[in-house]
Amino acid sequence: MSSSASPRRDARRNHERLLVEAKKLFAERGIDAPLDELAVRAGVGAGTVYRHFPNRDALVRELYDTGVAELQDFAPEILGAETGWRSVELYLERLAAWVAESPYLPAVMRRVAELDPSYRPGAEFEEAINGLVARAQAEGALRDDVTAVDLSILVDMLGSVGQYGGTYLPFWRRQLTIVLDGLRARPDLTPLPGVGLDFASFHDMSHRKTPPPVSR
Amino acid sequence: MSSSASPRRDARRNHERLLVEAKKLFAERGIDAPLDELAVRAGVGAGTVYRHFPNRDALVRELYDTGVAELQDFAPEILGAETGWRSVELYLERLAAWVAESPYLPAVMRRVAELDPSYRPGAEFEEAINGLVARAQAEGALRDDVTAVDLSILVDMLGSVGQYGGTYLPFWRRQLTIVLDGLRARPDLTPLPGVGLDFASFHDMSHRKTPPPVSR
DNA sequence: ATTATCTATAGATCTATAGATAATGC
DNA sequence: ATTATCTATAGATCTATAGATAATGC
Repeated sequence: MSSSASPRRDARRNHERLLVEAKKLFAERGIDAPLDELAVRAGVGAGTVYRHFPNRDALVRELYDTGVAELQDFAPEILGAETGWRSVELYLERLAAWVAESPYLPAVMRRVAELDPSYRPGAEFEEAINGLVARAQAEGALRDDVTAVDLSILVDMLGSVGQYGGTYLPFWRRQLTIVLDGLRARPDLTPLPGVGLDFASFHDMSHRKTPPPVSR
Repeated sequence: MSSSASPRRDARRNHERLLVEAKKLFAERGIDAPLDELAVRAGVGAGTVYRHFPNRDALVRELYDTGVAELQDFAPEILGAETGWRSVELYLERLAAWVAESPYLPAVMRRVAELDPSYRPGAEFEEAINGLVARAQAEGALRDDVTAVDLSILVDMLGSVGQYGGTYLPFWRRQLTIVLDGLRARPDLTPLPGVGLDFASFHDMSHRKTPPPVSR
């Protein structure tokens, strides 16, 4: 048996370096930045990049998997909060902070969705998030017309400040506060327009191919 | 005098086509998509692209200027609203819709900011937006601790759904409604954390070079 | 002995220009 | 006559691999 034994120490170290530098590189120069630049930044020969990742997509997929693994770590704190409302606060705060500090993530997510539209690893969390929303609404703390999908979109929006570079970073919490104030159940809220989606239909919708033509 | 006379008819048409196709191409494939692909899509020889735009940056700059020109059109409706609060609503709705429908915009804005950090064409609107915020606050309709910069960031956030492709498009108005509910003056709001910036310091801040290193 | 790294390079892709050909408008 | 377009291509950049050299661990 030669496969699957733990890799050599230098290989493990280089793999780690490549991932770290890929995050920085993709954040700065976009997800199609040249891989030989990655080799230089990681202090590694060009061939080594391709030994670890046969092509760009393989690297992107691994960054994606790394991201999903990080997500797992948030679950206990968010789901274990004392109240449903506190769970909602933590969900928005922790995840938006994570997205904002990982500016390479949105592009990686989109690329993986293109490569493999059926891949849906968030699925394991969906039930829990639905439960968290229901709980906060049952408490009378969260507005009734909002769905778990709406919260996910808010996370993406709040985290999008990461695209503008690190100096924005401390400031998005003001917007978070505004959003949370808008999420509280109140007698005089404006009803949300359109249809609240569940995760399944949201996934279907957001993985259709190209945007419809704008004009013609 | 040979310069500055109106260009030939076919040239004008090709220029227009190139801009239209560049928007689509950059939206789909990113702002560094190959320019010969642009030539193909616009139904034009590769050389023609370079006659109209000596390099990629020139094209990006023109897309930027086009965008700023489009912005002008929104001013009368937004600033002429009956109440300050209505102006705030229109400001968020019209600009976020515009950003969401122009997915190439955020990358173009960032690229131009890198190319020429001092260029700040939004300046002419800043005074008006500050006035609009002050007016809505004086009415007692808009929460007191929010600034015009906060609203601009909210526009970028709401518009960021455009990055995910056209199928998201009809849905961001739910998030807009949540945001507007969070912006209304109310006795029980959570005070916004951190410091409210004015446009000048925001510009300085967001145009510093690279994000600070995350770790080392 | 095995596994990984590095250097060198072939082939593909992309940018930008030169020069020959075609369209426009005074 | 002037201005623009297209085709062809030189040079630069990027991807991916082959083969020679070095590091690791049983």
